Amino acid sequence: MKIDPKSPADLSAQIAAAIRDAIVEGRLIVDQRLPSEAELSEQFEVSRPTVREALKRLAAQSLIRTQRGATGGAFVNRLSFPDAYAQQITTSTLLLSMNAVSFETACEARYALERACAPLSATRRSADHLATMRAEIHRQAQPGLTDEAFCASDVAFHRALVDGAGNPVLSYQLAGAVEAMQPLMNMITFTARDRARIVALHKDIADAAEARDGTGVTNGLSALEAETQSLAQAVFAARAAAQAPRTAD
Amino acid sequence: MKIDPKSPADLSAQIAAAIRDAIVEGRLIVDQRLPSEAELSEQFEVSRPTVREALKRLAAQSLIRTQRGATGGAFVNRLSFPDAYAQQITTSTLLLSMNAVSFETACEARYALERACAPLSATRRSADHLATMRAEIHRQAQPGLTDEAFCASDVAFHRALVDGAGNPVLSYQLAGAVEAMQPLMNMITFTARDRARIVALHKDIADAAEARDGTGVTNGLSALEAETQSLAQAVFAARAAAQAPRTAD
DNA sequence: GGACTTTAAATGTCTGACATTAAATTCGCA
DNA sequence: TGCGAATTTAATGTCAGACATTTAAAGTCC
Repeated sequence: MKIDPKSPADLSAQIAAAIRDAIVEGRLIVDQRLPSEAELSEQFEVSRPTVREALKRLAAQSLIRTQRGATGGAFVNRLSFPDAYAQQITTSTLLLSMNAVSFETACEARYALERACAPLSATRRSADHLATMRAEIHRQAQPGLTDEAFCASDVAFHRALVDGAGNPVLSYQLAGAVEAMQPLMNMITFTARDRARIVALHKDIADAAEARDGTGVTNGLSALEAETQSLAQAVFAARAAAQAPRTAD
Repeated sequence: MKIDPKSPADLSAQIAAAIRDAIVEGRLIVDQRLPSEAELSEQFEVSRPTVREALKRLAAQSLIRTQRGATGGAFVNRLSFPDAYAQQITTSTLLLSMNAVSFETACEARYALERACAPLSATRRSADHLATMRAEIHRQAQPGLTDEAFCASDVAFHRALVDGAGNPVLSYQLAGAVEAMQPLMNMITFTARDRARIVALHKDIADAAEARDGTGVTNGLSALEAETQSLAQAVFAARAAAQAPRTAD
């Protein structure tokens, strides 16, 4: 592992990249201990703070973990599914909020991906997954629920549907799509009538899942997508009209 | 923004979390300049190296960028789609390589997600996307191609299919699924006969895309998944037999 | 032999300094 | 007055050395 001291990039970035490559390429394996900071600073011919900055970069990506004490040090971390979920959600949320992605585009992507899980979930979902879906539908029908709580319950419903597919890789991929939509969904204010329609569609999906009817779940998701899109359009149109009422003169 | 000096967590991790929250919650907006390292170290009552470690953590996630010079400093970074792609691919690759995810599970997830793009891509794909797919099919049919090059071309083919959907959020989500599979695919050695079958299936998919036949693309992907799964099973079975021939005694 | 103490090795943090970069300012000159 | 070159300045990048803290292992005493 070598670095180029004349490169324009930060030394810490170069060192982090060198170690990251070693991990990705399998030269450093899970739970293996890296050399101590002092040894790394000798090896790369840089100071200890520079090495530390490099290690913090890797720690931020959950690639390593550090442990203090006599037998401590930096260890190659097994990237767990929950860690990966969290990164996925953060990245997706920022991507949507920072790039002026239209609600339409995000919504389309989200439902397209979720439909990918529908046939698998209908076949494999456990009684537990179905019970979670039913419980969330029940919660969503309660009158006093805040918009935020309604959206959170919506996310939980869809999570159960996705997890029902029994494929952790799929669940990981969908985490970003489903959870990152929540801030966008929160922007829509749900009236009682809107909620009732959504709950009814959720019930259709749960019924199809109970009957192990993959096509039914897929169609239910499509209907929900259409409902969500038209709802969002109505809200955005109303907002535009309220903000610029003079254009009608 | 405050931190707790008595918390067991690293100060740099706490500071990074505080700033990250400010960005995610919109209190710091894109291209806004953060206080200088000296000011941050005063504000959080820590030393400059500690602040720097926190900033490097954020830089590793592409949340900030730094600029040297008189008007330099740390700026909130707009997370670009290419940045997000790269993170997605790294995370997905590590997740698969470190968690003993079976080929079957990864393959199922990948094709399920890709089928989600099929109808959209069939409808919206440009002539360019189709041309890329045709070009890659042509490349894949050439005899002298190494396994690595064949797999890379395979990835390029599927990328074109996914990008054809014209939804950047979908492309971003699929980046991990498609690209992270490549190392796993590379583990399979393709014989001439295997390649011919795969190329034929690719051609079916391209034909369906040309005819704007979404169902055809979907079915083509399902056929390709079945082919890939049976191919992998054969390879793994052969390997197991070669490694443990005594078990037949 | 078990409980306690000591030791050592590692990360976590701080101080202060210097190097480097790049924009803003100043100065000199036409 | 206007413009280009030199200077200043403010920021990050890097370094050296020190001390604090944590943790496990080695050693010691009863």
